[in-house]
Amino acid sequence: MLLEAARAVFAENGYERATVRSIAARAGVDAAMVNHWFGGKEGLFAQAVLKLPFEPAELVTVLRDGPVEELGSRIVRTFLTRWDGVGGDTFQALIRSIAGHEAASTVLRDFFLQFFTGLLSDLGGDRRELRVALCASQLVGMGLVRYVARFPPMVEAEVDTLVTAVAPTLQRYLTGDID
Amino acid sequence: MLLEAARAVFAENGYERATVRSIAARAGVDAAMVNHWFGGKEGLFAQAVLKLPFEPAELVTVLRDGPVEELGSRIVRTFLTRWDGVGGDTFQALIRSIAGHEAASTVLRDFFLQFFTGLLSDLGGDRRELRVALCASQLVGMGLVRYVARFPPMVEAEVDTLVTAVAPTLQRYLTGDID
DNA sequence: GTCTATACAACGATAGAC
DNA sequence: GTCTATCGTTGTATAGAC
Repeated sequence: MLLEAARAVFAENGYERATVRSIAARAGVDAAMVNHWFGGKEGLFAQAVLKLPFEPAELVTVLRDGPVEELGSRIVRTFLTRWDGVGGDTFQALIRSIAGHEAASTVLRDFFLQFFTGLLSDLGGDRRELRVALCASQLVGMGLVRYVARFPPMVEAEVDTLVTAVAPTLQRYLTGDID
Repeated sequence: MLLEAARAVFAENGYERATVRSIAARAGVDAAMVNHWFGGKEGLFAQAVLKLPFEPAELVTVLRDGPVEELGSRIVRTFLTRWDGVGGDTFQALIRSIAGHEAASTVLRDFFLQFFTGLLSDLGGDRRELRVALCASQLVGMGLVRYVARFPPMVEAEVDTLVTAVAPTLQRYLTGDID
C-alpha cells in the first residue's frame, strides 16, 4: 500500500527529506503514480499523515471510563501503546515534519487541543487552556525523546515504567495545583 | 555576522529547508563565501548550531547554588530565560533540525545527559538514567510546544507561570518517587 | 491505467577571473 | 579574498507512448 509506505518514509525522514521516488519504490509502484493518484507529494502527505487514524472525541470517550484519580495513567498508557504500535508511524511522521511542513504543527496542535479540552470539560477546573498545553508538552516531549531523538533510557523503558513515572505529571496538570 | 544569520535561518526552517543562499543573503555576503570559509553547509551548521553557547558543566555549577527543594524552579526558569533570550536561536535550530540532521539529536541528547547527570551526581538517588531522560522529555517538550509548534497558551504564558506549573514535575523527576 | 522519458527548478559546490 | 558563472545532482511534475 502506497499510504503505508508514505507513512513509513515520512516517519523516518520527515517531510523535507522524504522523496516521492523513495516512497514509490518502497511501495513497488512508479513515482509518476504518486502525482497521478494524489496530485503530488503534498497531497500524499495530507492523505497519509494528516488524516489521523483516530478521532480525539473517540479517545476521550474511552478514557473517561474509569476512576478520575487514574486518568493520568490511562492517558500515558494509551498514547504509548498506540505510538509503539501501528499508529506510531503517523505520530512520528508528524513530529518529524514539524520543521518542514506547517500543517504538521497545526494537526498536532488541534488534536491535543480537542482531546484534552474534551477531557477537561468533564472535570471542570480553571486555567483549562494552560492545562491542555502543559499536558501536550509532556506527551509530545516524551514522544520526541523516545521515538525521534532516541535517548537510550527512554527508548528501552517499558511502558509500565513510563506510565508510573509520567502519569503523576499528567494527573497534576489535569486536576492538580498548577499555580 | 554570518553565524548569526545562519542560526536565525536554521532556527526558522531547520537544516533541510534552510538554504546556503538565503543565509548568505541575510548576512549580506556572497553564497560562495560560505563554502570558502566553512567548507559548506554542513560546516556552517556545525559552527553555528552544534557549538552550544554554554557548557553543561557551567550550568550545573550555577544551578547547584540554592536549596535543593527549589532545584526544579531554578532549572525551568534558567532554560526558559535562555531560550527566550539570545541563546534561543541555537536551541530552536537544534529542535527544528532533529529530523533533517543526525548530529542535532546527538548534541541535544549529550547536552541534557551531561547536564542532568552532573546535577544528579550531587543528589545521589537511584535510576539516574531514567530520571535524566524524564527531565529532558519535559524540557524538550515545553520548548517544542512553546517555540516550534507554538500552542498559543504556551507561547503567551509568562515565565513565572510556567515555572510554577512545570517546576514540580522536574523536582519529582530529579528527587522524588518515580516508581 | 501504467510506465518511460523528460522538462523544469532549486540546491550545494567549484573553477577561475579580478 | 571576493565575486561571477556554471557544473552536477536531486527532486517534483508532466507529456506521451503503450
